[in-house]
Amino acid sequence: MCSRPFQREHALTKLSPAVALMIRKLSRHHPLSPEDMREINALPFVLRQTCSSEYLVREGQQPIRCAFLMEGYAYRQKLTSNGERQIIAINLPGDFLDLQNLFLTESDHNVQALTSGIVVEMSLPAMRNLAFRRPAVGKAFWVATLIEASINREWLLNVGRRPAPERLAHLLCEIQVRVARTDASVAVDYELPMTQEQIGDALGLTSVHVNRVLKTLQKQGLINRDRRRLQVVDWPGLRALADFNERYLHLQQS
Amino acid sequence: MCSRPFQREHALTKLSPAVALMIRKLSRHHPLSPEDMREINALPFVLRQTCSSEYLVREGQQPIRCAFLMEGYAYRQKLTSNGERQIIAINLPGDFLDLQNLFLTESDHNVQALTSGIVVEMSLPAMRNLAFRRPAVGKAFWVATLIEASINREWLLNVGRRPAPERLAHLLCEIQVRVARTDASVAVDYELPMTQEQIGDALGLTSVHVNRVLKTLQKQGLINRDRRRLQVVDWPGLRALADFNERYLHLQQS
DNA sequence: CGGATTATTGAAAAGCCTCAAGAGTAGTGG
DNA sequence: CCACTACTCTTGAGGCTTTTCAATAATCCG
Repeated sequence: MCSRPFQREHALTKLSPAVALMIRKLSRHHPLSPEDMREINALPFVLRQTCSSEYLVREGQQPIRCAFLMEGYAYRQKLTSNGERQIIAINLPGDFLDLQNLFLTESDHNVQALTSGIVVEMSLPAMRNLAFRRPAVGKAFWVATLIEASINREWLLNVGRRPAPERLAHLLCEIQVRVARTDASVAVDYELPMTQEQIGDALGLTSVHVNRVLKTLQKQGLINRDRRRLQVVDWPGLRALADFNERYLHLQQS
Repeated sequence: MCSRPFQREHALTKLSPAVALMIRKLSRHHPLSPEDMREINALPFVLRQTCSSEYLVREGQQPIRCAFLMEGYAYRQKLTSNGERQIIAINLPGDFLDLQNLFLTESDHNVQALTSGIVVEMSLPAMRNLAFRRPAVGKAFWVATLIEASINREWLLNVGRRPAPERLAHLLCEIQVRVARTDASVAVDYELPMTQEQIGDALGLTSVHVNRVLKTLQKQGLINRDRRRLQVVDWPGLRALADFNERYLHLQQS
């Protein structure tokens, strides 16, 4: 049921919430003119409901569609041949899921839905075209991929060089900041819809160790937990432990 | 002496080796027309000799120039606040060093010369401009950054999920393939101009452990070493150990 | 040649993992 | 609404990989 498109909208309709979110997001990356926005709105698209853990992009696939995440969370992921998984990135509503493939012929990683949600699917060739017909839109796309690449670099530093407690604290800081940015209602208390195994896969740790470290952070009075709900009790403390510096998020451009 | 430009060339000169390399590289990313090439050749640039370990880009800096690596190796790097270093990427001749900053206002990582070499420095605004005036060139730039991002994702998998011997073997495979691609004279025997500490920083390991694992790989008959010279003795074996699959290098586009 | 960096080796410790079992939680169908 | 099942979380014990510390040997460079 998840994979059936349930709504189709066209150019002349008034701005749908999906397009509104996309335009809001892109214009934070780069200023857009009314004409740019009109062209974005003119892109044919399909809204689709997604199930939790559904594959949205598969490694090796030839990219045809470009998905934009409207509701729910997703993550990028790669597997070793003996089945170990590394989560490469977390995507929030307002993120494009396929800009990595905009000019590559083959996808090099998987994208999976973390929760159920809604994606907007557009034609990749149409977006390629738009990226050069409307340079401002192209620059906004470009900025989006550059910011994701920057986050990737920080993750590599995190996984390669920080011990487990710092590493986990850093992930929690990043998600806190990024979630708060898309959803102003979030202050210090937010839902982290990841299992401890998924957290481990994002950090290069086992779920068992994540469990122990989470408990340690809680004992230190940095966070509180209730199921998947996470509350940052001591933001300066968590930040300091994590050695967190939001420069890499390029917030003024996102 | 390193940082003094030693040559300046202009539009109407015949193709310099620097521009020739750049055009060769870009046209593997995306086909270029003669007009595209003419415009690339018209970009004003400065050739500059670099010293080993010289900083080419600094985190926090506002990017102004865009450097293209013509000779020698470089690496991208980030530091934690207590001085631990993670090497994020290795750059070979033919790589652009600042495309990450093409549309961002602040650099989020450092780039350092690994060996002495030569960089071509161009104006970043001129390149931004060219990227949209000549779409084919823009696509080629874009592909270059996408491939670097893909390599980054593989590194995250490598560092997060593979044990030290596999991890080191994977790095050796990647460098072998990439070096052989820029320099056909390289078969199985190549110079790896990294100290064991730098290898460790690229892999999230200590130099001591890199030393021990290198010795193990040698004992297993996978590689041979003489100083910094590295010879792959058993390529299929090394590849198998590393779980190496070159898909992520997007070779047909690089 | 001399000084600095890099490589090598050993011993001990730390951090994280594996294995395993039990408790909690969520979703499903009767 | 309850019971059943499948996940997910939690905890302990023991082991393995990797690190730390330290000292010596080799190499590079001016």
